[in-house]
Amino acid sequence: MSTHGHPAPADPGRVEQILARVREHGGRRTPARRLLVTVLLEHPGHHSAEELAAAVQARAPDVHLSTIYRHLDELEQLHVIDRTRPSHGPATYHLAATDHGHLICDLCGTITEIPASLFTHLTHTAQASYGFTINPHHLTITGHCANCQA
Amino acid sequence: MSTHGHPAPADPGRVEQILARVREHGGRRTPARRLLVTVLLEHPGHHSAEELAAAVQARAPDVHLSTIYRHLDELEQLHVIDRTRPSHGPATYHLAATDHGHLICDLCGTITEIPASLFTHLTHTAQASYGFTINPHHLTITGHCANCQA
DNA sequence: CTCTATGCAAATCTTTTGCACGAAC
DNA sequence: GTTCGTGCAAAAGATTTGCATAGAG
Repeated sequence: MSTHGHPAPADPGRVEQILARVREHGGRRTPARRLLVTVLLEHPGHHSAEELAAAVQARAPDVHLSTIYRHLDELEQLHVIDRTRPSHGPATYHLAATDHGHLICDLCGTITEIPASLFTHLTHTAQASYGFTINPHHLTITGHCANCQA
Repeated sequence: MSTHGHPAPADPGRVEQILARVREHGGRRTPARRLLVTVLLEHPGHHSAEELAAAVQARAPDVHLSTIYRHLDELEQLHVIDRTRPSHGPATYHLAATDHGHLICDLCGTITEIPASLFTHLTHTAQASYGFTINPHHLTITGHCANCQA
């Protein structure tokens, strides 16, 4: 159900940069926050709150799932991460790095990222015709992926 | 949170047509099914299972919410209705009449429908570049609506 | 010292499921 | 008569919240 299961090194500078952004909005630098951000950087894919909690708990077993939820909400508000809701199962979260959309397979749940360039026309038209500003970090489209064409 | 709160007359012919489709797939013509389909035709907008249940129960108080969920699943499988999951709150359902996408406002929850023509390019590219078949009945895009640009 | 963060437990909200009885075919 | 539909209750899954205490600034 999740993409990119394998860890990648987390740039410590970027971790602190994100924590600074949290700091500006009244949040403190706590171990739990730092660990969650680190885990998000290490696992670039789409992961549920529970999966992220497990990764955090591998290093700090006492961090509670509710703390993870609180920080995920916070990071979403700051546009550090995006939340995606598949048609079945829990919401998934991932870093809002570059502008992109999501293709979610209704059958196997796989999430494929597509570049922003594919939907610039749509973005402009929505603005022009409906006054609607598309959130480029949160474009989600469902259907059937290549593997599941059966 | 819902669109189109006001009833419209439900074409009895269309109700029976949909029930016939259910019949073909092994489903029986029951009062609960007929009422739910009628309510869906009368309320063209996007509504939660609970809202639909309330509308059905206004005429048949004994119809249980779990029955509504069962029939909504069934109607979704038959592509009679679509299900949309806002980032917060319950799923909403609506008739899958014409091909269209959805613009969901992250701030006020309003759902605006947009014609399929706006995303044909996207549909083709997803197919060509990723082998991904977009479900044209289920295209959902989030952002900020005209009213909430503040 | 003051205010935020956290763990924990419990509540909440949404949706699903098991079962026994009633209804459709 | 056989199979499907339904109400009810209960479970399950995901997320949120209240509260007392520990920790950051």
